[in-house]
Amino acid sequence: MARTTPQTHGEILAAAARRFGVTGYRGTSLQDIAGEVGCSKATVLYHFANKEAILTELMAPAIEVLRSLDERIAAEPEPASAQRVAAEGFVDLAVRFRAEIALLRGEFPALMQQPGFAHIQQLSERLLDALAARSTRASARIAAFVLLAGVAETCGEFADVPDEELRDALLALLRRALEPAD
Amino acid sequence: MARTTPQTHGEILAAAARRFGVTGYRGTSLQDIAGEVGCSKATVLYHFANKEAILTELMAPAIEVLRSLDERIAAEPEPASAQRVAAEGFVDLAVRFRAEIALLRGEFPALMQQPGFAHIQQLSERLLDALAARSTRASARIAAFVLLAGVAETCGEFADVPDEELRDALLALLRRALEPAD
DNA sequence: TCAGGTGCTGACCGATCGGTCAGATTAGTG
DNA sequence: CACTAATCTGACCGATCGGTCAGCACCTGA
Repeated sequence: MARTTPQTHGEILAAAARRFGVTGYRGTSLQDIAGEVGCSKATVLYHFANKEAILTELMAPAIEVLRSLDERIAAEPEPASAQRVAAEGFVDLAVRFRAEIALLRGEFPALMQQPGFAHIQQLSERLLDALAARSTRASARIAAFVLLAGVAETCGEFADVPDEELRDALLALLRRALEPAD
Repeated sequence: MARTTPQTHGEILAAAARRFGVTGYRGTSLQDIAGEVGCSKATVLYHFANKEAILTELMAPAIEVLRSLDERIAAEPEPASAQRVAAEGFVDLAVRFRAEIALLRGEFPALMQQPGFAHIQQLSERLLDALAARSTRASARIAAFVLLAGVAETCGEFADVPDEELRDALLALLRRALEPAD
């Protein structure tokens, strides 16, 4: 029905984002997405090579920002300054892409083990290292992990809180919660 | 093979815990569990009504402790003392049952929407409220959410850190990270 | 007018899921 | 021995999954 024109690609992407946000990646079937768009499942797979390709395209901008943050962190010589850059950069990223992060809905660990997402695992580990001020103390790494996982899990909730207020709250939390460099 | 005797029930439970811990609840099939035990899938379903029943029995002790913590929190008249009881109780619970919590592997949100786990959602919300020192300020609730989700996500990792060290690190983090009562 | 490309679809595929069921095997009891 | 009840299993079920494919309708340009 209705001449859809080639904007279908974008419609599928938007519909997938909506569905992933509600039922998660694994919990959303291609049929679900097709139903939301109003096309057939075959049409979805005409525009995207497979299901993972939809998620990849959806997450691409956020991943690119994460990658550039990783570079900025690596360029910092001092643990203390790297920690600051990591905290500010991560909170900024989490707030800016909170919709995208939310749609992972806790499936982050499972997705990381999948090929094509393996390099993100490395980025996360380096981010963790920077947040722990490159310390090997267990307490420092534990605190960094709690905050990393917690912020990622949180930013999707509180959809009613404006970006700036959310960013300020998260940044204030990280500042008082992270252990300072040795 | 091998006369298994009625200890099979416990073996299935242990195997399920191991598998859930690796691939998560949804990512583990009854066939996987049966394979780990060395019995047939039908045997698993002879000992348990269905897949959810395995998870329920596995989580029962942790849920019972959470329920009793909820009562202790509710009995505290002051927000400040309720916050302290909530923080200490939650960290203690997270560390004691870290294996059980780990096997949820971020599927917590999805599981909560399932009947039979709905009441845990309420317990979590009341715990969040106490950690936020019953404040309605967005920053307080955001901090409480980050720490709640973060600790839950964290305690499964760091399996090599002893209970006491993990508990001390988490408690110290919560003490400096939570906003004090108004 | 017609050939060819684009967008799209219904029908279908093999795999896997949770779950059922009739029946085989075993252990205990009289 | 016979009988019963508990334990266990292979075969099977319907549903759903991601993905494939031949072909239909439409548009465009030669």
